Amino acid sequence: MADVSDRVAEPAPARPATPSGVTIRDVAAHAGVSIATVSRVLRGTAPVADATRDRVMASVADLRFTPSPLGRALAEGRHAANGIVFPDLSGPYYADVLLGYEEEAGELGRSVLILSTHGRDAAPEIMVRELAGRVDGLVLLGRTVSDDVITELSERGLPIVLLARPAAGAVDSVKAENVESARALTAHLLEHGHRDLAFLGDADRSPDTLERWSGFSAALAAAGLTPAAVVRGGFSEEEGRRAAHELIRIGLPDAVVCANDELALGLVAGLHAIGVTVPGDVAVTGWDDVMAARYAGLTTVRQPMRELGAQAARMLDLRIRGDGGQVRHEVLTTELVVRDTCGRHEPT
Amino acid sequence: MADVSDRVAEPAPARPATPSGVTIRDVAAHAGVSIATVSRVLRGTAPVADATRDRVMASVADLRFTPSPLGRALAEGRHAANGIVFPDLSGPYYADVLLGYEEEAGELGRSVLILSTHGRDAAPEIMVRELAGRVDGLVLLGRTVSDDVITELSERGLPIVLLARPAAGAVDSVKAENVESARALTAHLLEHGHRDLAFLGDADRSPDTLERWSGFSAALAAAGLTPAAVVRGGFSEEEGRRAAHELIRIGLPDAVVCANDELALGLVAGLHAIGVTVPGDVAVTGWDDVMAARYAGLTTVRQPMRELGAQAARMLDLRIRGDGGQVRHEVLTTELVVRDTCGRHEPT
DNA sequence: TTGAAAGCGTTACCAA
DNA sequence: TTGGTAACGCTTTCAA
Repeated sequence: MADVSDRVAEPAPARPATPSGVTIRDVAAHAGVSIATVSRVLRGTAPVADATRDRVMASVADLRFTPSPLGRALAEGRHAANGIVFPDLSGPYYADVLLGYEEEAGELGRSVLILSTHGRDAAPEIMVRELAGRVDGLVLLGRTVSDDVITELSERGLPIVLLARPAAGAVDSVKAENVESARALTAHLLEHGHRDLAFLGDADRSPDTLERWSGFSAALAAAGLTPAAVVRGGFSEEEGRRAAHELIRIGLPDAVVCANDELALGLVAGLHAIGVTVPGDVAVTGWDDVMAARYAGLTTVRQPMRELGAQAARMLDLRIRGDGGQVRHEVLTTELVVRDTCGRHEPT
Repeated sequence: MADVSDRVAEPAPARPATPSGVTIRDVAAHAGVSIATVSRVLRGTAPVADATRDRVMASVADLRFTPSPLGRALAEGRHAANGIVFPDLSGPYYADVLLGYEEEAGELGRSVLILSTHGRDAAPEIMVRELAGRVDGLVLLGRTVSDDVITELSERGLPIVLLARPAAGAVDSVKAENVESARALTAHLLEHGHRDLAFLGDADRSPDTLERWSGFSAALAAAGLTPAAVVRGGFSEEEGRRAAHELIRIGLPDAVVCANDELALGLVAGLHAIGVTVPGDVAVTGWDDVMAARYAGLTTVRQPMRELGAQAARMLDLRIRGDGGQVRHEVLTTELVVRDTCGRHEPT
């Protein structure tokens, strides 16, 4: 392992760890009591004479004392903070998951640390380990860390919840249903009469995508059809736009099932630019039901992104509080949202 | 001030503050040296015999030792962590700002703590003060904390950068230009021949909105026209949809300038639902240029959301490193994005 | 080149 | 009802 100090921030001029510079000792002196008494007053952990309490509270107010979370954490052996690790932070999906998580964690009185491993560091492991030292528990999304690290951290007693990621070790997890939804989506396309279906997305990059591909190809296989895969490395609109050209090159299928909405939206835009109509010439579907999907009339599968984050926060909190129950694997349900891009529907 | 302990998380079973439970003392014992030497090896802060270093590094690897950020922070008087405070976390705007911020802060080797004051706590001040104790610097968005608190924290030596918020105290700030852009946007609507213009949004809730309203009404005043304001409490599509009915009630104007894209998008949807066409019957404009705006053909003003976050991270980092230079107020430029909802354009 | 020890800001135990 | 003090994990003098 490389020198751990590598990742330490640049030297900064030393400042007191408390923003105020006011410590419990100052309050004690100001109130004419011992620091133990101040602590007792603040925490309400033992009886204190009314007069004493009043004096202490007055000093606290006078000095605008805020106890250092650092001192507390060190003394108590806990941080009152949770972490969440994303593979990447861009796109509405992650934003919504984070929103749900922060909201719930905040509600539970815990600070939230976020980390995006991005592509920026060859060794996300180190960043995650560092983060692990700052929190009481961790939520891990997608392919951010190896199973080994998860198992190790978990065995060392750090509560962990996996989000949108296959189980690893004896660790809780939450995810949205994928296989059945992909099957249903594909079945819907089949009902439209589409027969030559392609899948756009990279199953290696995301566990969710892998499952969607599974459901997709299973549905086709069941219908005696052969699935075609168009592998693209990313999840962006830009990737979708590029895929438009690739599809032209390899021959336009009847329909394209995309791994997420942004790919789908980009694909539709790219096809339009070339003069291909959707759903006239090709049907296209997405996944997630992001805001733009509604305005683009995209047929997609809605997954409860905020709820994923919130649920992860709750499960993590339970473990942090010492719940030693069975390992839980939650699967949230999704919903097929039929709009315009999958093909013409008979007016009912 | 209320008992500070109020906001402490629920009691959790004490765990060692280091996830591993492995401390510098274990490493020292394992390597047969003093903890001082281990520290020196890890930090590279003083010469150590090669043989000794090797032994220590071997022990570090064997024991999978990761130094506790807590211990470090306490001893060094700095956290290697930054905080960012949002009024709310929902919507693409905040998500993108956060993305830019996290990316840049991570690049600079700092952990990121986020806090959304939301509506959930009557006293965001306390939450912010608590957060202040965990970080080396803070970015504050919009109306999250009072000027008093900002000034106080800043005077106590905590570096602060204000984002999308009017200056307060001797503190750096970043924002996107609003007044001129709103003027230009309004001028464009005037060129379309629209004369009866309304503004949708609540200037009291956001400094940005206030400035947009200023530019809007100034442009109208300059043309001898009277601006109409439709005040709505939020920034959501739902609010926009509700505003559609309100506009019908008070009489449809020629055009509606909305404080952000979501309001505008919701308004357009709401109007369509009632049978009012956009831009046929009414023109509508947004602000931000979120993804959905592109697919909805919304005329809007693009502001560099990611760059706002990134710039704030950089300015904060400078201060944390001890830059004592002049207070800076950065204003990033925006761009008028003309699409379909502002009215028909002659084909060129 | 190394070790001992004094902090950093809390909490909590043990006496008084 | 209070005060003294030993932790907690680390960094950094000061000596050797």
